Amino acid sequence: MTFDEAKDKFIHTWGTLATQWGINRSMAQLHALLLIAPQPLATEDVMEQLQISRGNASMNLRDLMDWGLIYKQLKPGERREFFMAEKDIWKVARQVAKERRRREITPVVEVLNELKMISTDTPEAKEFQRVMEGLSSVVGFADNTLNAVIKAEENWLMGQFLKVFR
Amino acid sequence: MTFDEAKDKFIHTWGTLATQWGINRSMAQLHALLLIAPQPLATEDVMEQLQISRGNASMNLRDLMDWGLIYKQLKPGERREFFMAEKDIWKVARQVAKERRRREITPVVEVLNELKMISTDTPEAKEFQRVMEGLSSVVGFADNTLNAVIKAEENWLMGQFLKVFR
DNA sequence: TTGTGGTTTCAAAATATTTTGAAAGATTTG
DNA sequence: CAAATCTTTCAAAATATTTTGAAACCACAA
Repeated sequence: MTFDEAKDKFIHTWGTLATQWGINRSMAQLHALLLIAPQPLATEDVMEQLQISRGNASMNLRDLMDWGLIYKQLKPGERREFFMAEKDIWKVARQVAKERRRREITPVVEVLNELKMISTDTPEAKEFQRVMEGLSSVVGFADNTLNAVIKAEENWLMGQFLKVFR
Repeated sequence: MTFDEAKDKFIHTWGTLATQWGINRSMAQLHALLLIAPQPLATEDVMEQLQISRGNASMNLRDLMDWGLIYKQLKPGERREFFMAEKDIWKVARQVAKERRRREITPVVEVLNELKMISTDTPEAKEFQRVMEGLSSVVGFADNTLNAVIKAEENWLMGQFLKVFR
């Protein structure tokens, strides 16, 4: 496989995976492209390489910045803006974990806590409460796992631990 | 909050969360409904309660069975099929972990391994390989975590461990 | 101030996904 | 076997999401 083939395959694969995770293809491909770019790229570059429109590029670059996954870079003497991805992949993972926790886990925890407190006078209500409690524990686990990623500066301890379960 | 309000809120919340995870709303709501139903439900019941069409119900019930999250139940003397959800939430979590691992992680691991082996004669290629290696380790972590969930019959050990990171 | 080179916005178009519902397919019963 | 009852399928309709591209905007230089 040539380097260009590998590059295409990576960008494509990353885009496909992302859609299964509720992230749109352009954003994922943009991220993939910047991840493997040795130099910061200008908007024109990414439009060119991914064959997407200016608006699309602009919006998704902004979203990626909101996620803390890429940065703007200004080159002295250059008017245009350049973009570079955060290359420390564990930092990327922490960032994603942090955002997903904030956007998805936290609100659900709140709703579950609210719903757990319903009175249990009928069989339906009793069942309902049981399910809510079970879900709380699973969501709590997910929350802890994300926190582990977020907090872990070094990951060897976690690595060691997880071997236990293999 | 009355029980009915709580029920609606749960079904609605679950549906919203699911879409962020690439699962469609009907499927999520069906699952939510069956999770909190004390008795198995017939197709008509779910159509009625969620206000969805027969075809929609049929397809998504089938998908939920493929995921191993619900079961068909035959009642003696009844011609129709009834559906009940797996109520052991940790079993549900294990099932979801298993499926997502199979459908998402495993293929990516394979692609990454393939892409890691590219020759590193240019700076671009060198950078590319670095990124692939980093991603491999992150994806490997995700894989291990899912495995931990899949393998863990009891979760106290994991619970204890994860406290370390709090 | 105006012109130039860039970025952002957003309504409309394109595309993708989900849902519907009617027809075809099963399976049980008389 | 035919009728009754229920399930599945799938093309078309509805809906939701993504992408486009032209206009508005912005910052700087002349």
